[in-house]
Amino acid sequence: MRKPEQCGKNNNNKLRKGLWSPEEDEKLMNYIINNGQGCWSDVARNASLQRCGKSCRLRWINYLRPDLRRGAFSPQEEELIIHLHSLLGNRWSQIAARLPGRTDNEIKNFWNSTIKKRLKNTNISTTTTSDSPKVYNPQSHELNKDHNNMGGFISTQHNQHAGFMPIFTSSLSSTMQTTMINTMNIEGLPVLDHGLNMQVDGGYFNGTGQCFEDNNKGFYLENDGIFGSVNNIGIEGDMFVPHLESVNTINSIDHNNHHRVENITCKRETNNNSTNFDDNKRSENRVGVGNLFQEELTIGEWDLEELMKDVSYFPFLDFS
DNA sequence: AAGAGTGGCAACCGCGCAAAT
DNA sequence: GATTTGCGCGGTTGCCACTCT
Repeated sequence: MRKPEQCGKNNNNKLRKGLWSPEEDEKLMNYIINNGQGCWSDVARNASLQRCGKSCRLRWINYLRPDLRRGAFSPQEEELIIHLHSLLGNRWSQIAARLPGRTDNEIKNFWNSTIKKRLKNTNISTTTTSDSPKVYNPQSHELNKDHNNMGGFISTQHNQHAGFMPIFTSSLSSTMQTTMINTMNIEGLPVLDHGLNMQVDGGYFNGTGQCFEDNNKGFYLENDGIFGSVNNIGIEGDMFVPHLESVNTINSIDHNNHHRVENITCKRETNNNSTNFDDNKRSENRVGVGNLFQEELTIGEWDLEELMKDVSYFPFLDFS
């Protein structure tokens, strides 16, 4: 077994600990901007920082990263966190992956300091155990045990085909609909399919990307800012959820907040079905994940809790 | 005004995992 | 195959600012 990195316990105790000074921040920032991240222990050494690599990494990820979103959590983000936590438990990094600009540490702190207490005070029960993920029902604010209503989603005849996500009933607020839309769009879960052009007031780019084709311009991530509007998501059937890794391929942002996606690759890890997202392959993405949608499933058969038991359907969810 | 209590947040710690050697 | 290295994660700690008494 390796020895854990001993921050501050080696190098004759020369390594600094504790709060970062503005000078240290500047050094680290300048170094990474000029040289990229690379190996963190090299970063610490080459940037002339008396810090361990681990500390540098943490500082960068939680504070210096330019794509970080500062400020208080919005109510929508809070809803999303609560819902994701009900699904994922204390997997803060996975939750953070669905909240662009937020760090796992930030979400964890927010949960422990604010949400936990609020839920306790309002007597809302959520699961915190990762080994038994349950469904959070926003309508009742209770864990949903009804297998037939998809954990707050009401199924309709309209979507009883493979690959369909249930349509929301009007009883849900648009905010909640938005939240639910996006939390359901986490990678590997079924996404909207043919004939379901959605228009929601107050969309949210969930970090996994809602990609659509803009004629010959290629594929874009629609992101009008957090909880901006997402209109007419995609051409029929073109909505898909790329692997989270793909999000990292976004390498430029234009002034319309349309994020160009370069060389997006959709990986289907569970079945080794690595899929380049081109016209020839798009039908595969529509088909679904693994074998889940290769058969005609009715909504009644699409039992979320049941699906959760089989992690093979959810390549991004690790309930082991 | 001052001390105690509390909350929020940044950072550290220890562990597990995967890749490299 | 064993060991080393580096990274990432979740849990925890400690500092600081604010509020309360």
